[in-house]
Amino acid sequence: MTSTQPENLPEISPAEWEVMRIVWTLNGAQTHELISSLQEKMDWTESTIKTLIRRLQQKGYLERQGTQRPYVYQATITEQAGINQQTDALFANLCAMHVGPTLIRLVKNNTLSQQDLTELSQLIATKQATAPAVVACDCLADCQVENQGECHE
Amino acid sequence: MTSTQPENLPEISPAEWEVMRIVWTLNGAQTHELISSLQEKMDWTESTIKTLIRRLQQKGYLERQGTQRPYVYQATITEQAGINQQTDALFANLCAMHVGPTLIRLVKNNTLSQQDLTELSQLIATKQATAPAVVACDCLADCQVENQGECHE
DNA sequence: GAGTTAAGTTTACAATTGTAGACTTATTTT
DNA sequence: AAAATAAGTCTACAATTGTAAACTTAACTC
Repeated sequence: MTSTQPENLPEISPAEWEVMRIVWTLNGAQTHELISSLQEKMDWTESTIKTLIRRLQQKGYLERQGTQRPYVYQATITEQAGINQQTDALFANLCAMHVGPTLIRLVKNNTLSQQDLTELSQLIATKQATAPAVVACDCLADCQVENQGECHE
Repeated sequence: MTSTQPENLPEISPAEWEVMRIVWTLNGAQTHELISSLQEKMDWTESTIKTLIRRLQQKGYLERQGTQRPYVYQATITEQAGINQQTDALFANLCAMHVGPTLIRLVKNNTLSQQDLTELSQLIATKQATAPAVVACDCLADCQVENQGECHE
């Protein structure tokens, strides 16, 4: 797996993530926009949202534009970079043997565009040339050596 | 997305996840196995590992087998169910528009077996019949209605 | 069966996160 | 300019998580 920690910023927590989504979607947002958008979805007070904005600034994911008071908060990383950070953190801790079935399941359960599917399909064709017959479990340090991928039995 | 919260157990934390991986891999494990396996990988004391075992029991993810003292701890959910829980929790909070690129990236960066690729490829073929031209962003409640998927510009 | 060791339990404490009130400082409105 | 409002800062507090010491109990060894 390729690791994607942009710099070494601390991670974005779930609640903070909701704030980032709005900022990304609106391409920057003011406090009142964040408050109204988020309150449609989450049962949060203004105060809670302000705290999340502040923490995201402290963590380095949001920064203010301009010097005049209704500041616009902008994201310091792209949405895709943020998503990569989250997914990589998760996949780095999954048993290699289970990654395939997991990706299959995700493809199955999510709506993908025609173009996504076309790209995927080409990618898969490419990978088939060099793919191994099986992917061994990598959960235990000594699994490969001792069991030749036969743990999980 | 299909939601996969087995019952309504609280989530497995990252540190706890490492314990579960070993239990799943060994199909149940005793304390000393957990301690030795985990200490090869993580810089944890015995005590820390015992705490994680206990919390996993409390959360309902581990249970003890037998009544005699070297208990064997068994997982109450399968590894794939655990993985589904984690991935679903993550994907439920990603912008729908970014799911495609994200899955493409994951397929690109991970090793999949021949069989995984074949399954994926069939699945994709099936999906192509009904896939939409584009997947709109769903980050804002009113995004669909107002912007017809034209947020994120 | 006394001592050693492994297992299990109790308690603890700091960091992070979710949640939010209260207070201060600008900005806008009349 | 005074009042009202919005924005921003400070402080707080409970829950969860990472981390671990200390203590108790059962099991194994000689």
